[in-house]
Amino acid sequence: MPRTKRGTAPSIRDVAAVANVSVPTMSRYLKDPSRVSEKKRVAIAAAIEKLNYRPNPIARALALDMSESIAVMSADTRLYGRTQTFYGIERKAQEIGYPTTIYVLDSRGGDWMLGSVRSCLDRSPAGVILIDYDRLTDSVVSHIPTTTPLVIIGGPRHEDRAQIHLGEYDSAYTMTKHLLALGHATVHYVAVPSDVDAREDGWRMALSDAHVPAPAPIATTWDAEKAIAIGQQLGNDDSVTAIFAGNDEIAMGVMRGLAIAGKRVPEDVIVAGFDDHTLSRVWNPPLTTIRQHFDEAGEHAVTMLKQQIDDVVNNRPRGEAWTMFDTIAGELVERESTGELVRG
Amino acid sequence: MPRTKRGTAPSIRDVAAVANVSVPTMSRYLKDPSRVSEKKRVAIAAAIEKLNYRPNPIARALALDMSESIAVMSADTRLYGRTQTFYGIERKAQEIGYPTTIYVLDSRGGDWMLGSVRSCLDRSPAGVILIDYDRLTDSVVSHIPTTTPLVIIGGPRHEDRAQIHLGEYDSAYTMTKHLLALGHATVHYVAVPSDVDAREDGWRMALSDAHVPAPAPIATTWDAEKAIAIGQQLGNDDSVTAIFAGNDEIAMGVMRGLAIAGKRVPEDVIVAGFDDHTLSRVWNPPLTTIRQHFDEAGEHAVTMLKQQIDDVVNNRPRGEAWTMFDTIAGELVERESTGELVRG
DNA sequence: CTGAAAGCGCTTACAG
DNA sequence: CTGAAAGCGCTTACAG
Repeated sequence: MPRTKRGTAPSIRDVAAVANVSVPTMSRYLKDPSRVSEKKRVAIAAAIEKLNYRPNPIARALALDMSESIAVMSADTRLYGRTQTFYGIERKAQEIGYPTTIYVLDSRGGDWMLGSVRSCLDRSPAGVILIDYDRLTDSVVSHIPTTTPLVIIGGPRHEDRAQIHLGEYDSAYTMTKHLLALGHATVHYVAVPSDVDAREDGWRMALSDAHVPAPAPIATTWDAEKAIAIGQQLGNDDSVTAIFAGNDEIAMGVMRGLAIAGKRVPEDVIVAGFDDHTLSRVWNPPLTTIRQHFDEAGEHAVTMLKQQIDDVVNNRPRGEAWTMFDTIAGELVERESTGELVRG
Repeated sequence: MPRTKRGTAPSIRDVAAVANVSVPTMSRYLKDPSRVSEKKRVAIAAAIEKLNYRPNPIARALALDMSESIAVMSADTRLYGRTQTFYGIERKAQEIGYPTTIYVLDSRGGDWMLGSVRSCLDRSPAGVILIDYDRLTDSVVSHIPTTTPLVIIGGPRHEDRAQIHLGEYDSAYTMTKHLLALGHATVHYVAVPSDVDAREDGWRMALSDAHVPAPAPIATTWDAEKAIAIGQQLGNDDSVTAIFAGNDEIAMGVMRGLAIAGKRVPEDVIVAGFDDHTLSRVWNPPLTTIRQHFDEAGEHAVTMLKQQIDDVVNNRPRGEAWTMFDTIAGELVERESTGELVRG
C-alpha cells in the first residue's frame, strides 16, 4: 500500500468529488471557468468554497514545467539602487500573484555565479529579472535560454532581450553641464566601481563639449567611508571647486572629507551625487543629485516580464515584449550642496 | 498518446537507464549514496556526470511536500535593518543551497497580509523566517503551523517558537545612561513608529533609574525627512542638550533640523542614534549609535532554521531547535556627535 | 462540454 | 542491496 500521508489540505480530487465532476473538469475550471458549463461552474464554486480549496502550486509547476514565481538575480542587495529596484519588483510581482525569489550573484567567482544561475533555472521560474548595475550581464545572460522570459535592468544593451535603461549617460551629461554653468572651471568626477560606467562617460562628454579638459576620474569603492579620504584630498587642493560623485553615498563621504579639510559646501566647493538616496535630502547640506526611479524601473520590469510570460502560457512565439528597450530616465534635483558659488 | 514535450534536461529515468539501475535506486543514491552498492554507485556517478544530471527540485518538492527553499516574511524591505538582515539570511541560505523567497507583509490590511502568508505556505517552503521589527508577529505567527520550521527575528517573545532577540532594551538603557553620564540634565527621545518599542522602554528605565524625569517621547515616522522638523523644534528649545533617536536615519534628520535652527552638534546639542547605519560613520559629524548585528542575526536565523528542517527531514519530533531564544546584542559605538559638551 | 487515461519527475513502503 | 508498484496533485490531448 502506498503512503497514507496526505496533508490536511484538500486536493483537486477532493473538490471534484464534492462538486460531482471529474478532475479534468476541475482543472479546466481553474484555468478558465468559461470552459465549463454553467451548472458545473456553480457546483465547483460551491465545493471550492466549502472545502476552502487552493490549488497546489508545486503540482501545477511540475505539470507545466513552469512555476508561478519570478526569479530576481542581483549582486549585493544592500546597495541603494538594488534595494529600491527589488522593492519595486517585489511589490508589483506580489500584486500579480507571483512571489519573488532572489538569487544573489556575488563575486565568489564565475563558477559560483553560474551555480546560482543553474540553481535558479532548475526551479523553472516563470521569468527572470536581472538587475545589472554592475555589468554582470555578459557572464549570465548567455546562460538564460531565449525561451525563458527575461528582463534586464541596466547594463549594456542585449539586442535580443527585453531591457530597461536608466538613461545614466544623459543624466550625467546634464548634471555636468549644470555644474559648469554654475561658473566652475571644471568638474571632478569620483567614480563608482564598474568596468563600464555610463555616468563617467556622460561627465566626460559634457566636459569635452564645453572644451574643458577632464581631470582624471578618481576611483573608489561602494564603501562610502572610503570616500572620506578622497574628499579630504580634494579639499586640500584649492583648485577643486566642483565635485560630481558617482553616487550619493560617495558624495556624502566626500562631503565629510571636505569638512575635515576645512572646506565649506557649497561656499568653497560644490558637490553633486547620483541616485537621490533617501538620505540625500536630509544631509547637511541637502545634496544636489539625479533622481533615479529605481522602484518604477522594478515595477516596469515586472510588467514587461508578465507579457512574455503570457506569451509562454498561451503558446505564442516570442513577441515584441521579448526585445523591448524602454528608458526610465533620471532627473536633476537641485538642492543646497550646489548653491551659488561665493568666491573669496 | 501523452505529451511528448519533455524538456531537454535529463530526468532521473534517463540516468537510471544509462547507469543500468532502477529509478528507486537512483533516488536512494541521490539521498544517500551509501545506501547503494559500491558497483552501482560508480555507475550512477558516471551516468550523472555524463548526462550532466541535476535533480528536478519541483518534482522532489511534490513528492516530499516540502520545497528546498526558505521563505522570508518581512514588511517594507527598504528599511535599513531589514535590508541588512535579509542580506545575512540570503547569504547563509545560499551557502546551504536554499534559495530565498520573499513575502512582503505590507500594511494593505490584515486580510491582504493573511493572503501573503497563505500563498507562502501553499508553496511548502522548507522553513520560514519572520522579520518582526514592526511587531507584526501576532497577526502572522498563529497562522504558521507549529510543524513548519520557523525562526522569528525580533518582536515579542513566542514561547513555543525559535526566536532571535536583538537586546534593544539593554542597548537603549546603556546608551541613555551613557548620555546622562556626559553631564546632561536629561535625554530627549524621538521614537520610531512601533506599538511596542523596546528602545523607548530602555531609555525610560535609564532615566528612571537616574531619578531624572522623562520628557514626553516625540513620535515620528520611518521617513527621515519628517525628523528635520522635529530637529528644528528641539533646536529652538535651549533646554534640550541631548537627543536620542530611535534609529540613525531619524537621528540624521534631527541633526539636519538642529543645523537649520542654528545649533551645533556636539557643541550645543549631542545626538545619538540606533542601528549603526552604513552612513552613520560618514555623517558630519559621525554619529554615536548602537551597532546592531543585523546580518549576523540573519545568518544565525538560517542556522537555527536548518536544524528544524533537519528534524523534519529525518522525521524527528520538534527538538529544542524549535523553541530556542538567542540574543545577538548590540553595542555602543561612540563617535563625534556626542563629543564632550562645551557649555557657553 | 466532459471523463478516462497518461504523464510531469521524483519518493517511499513493499517484497524479494 | 534492489526493482516493480503506487503515489504526490496537477494538466493535457483524446475520444466521445
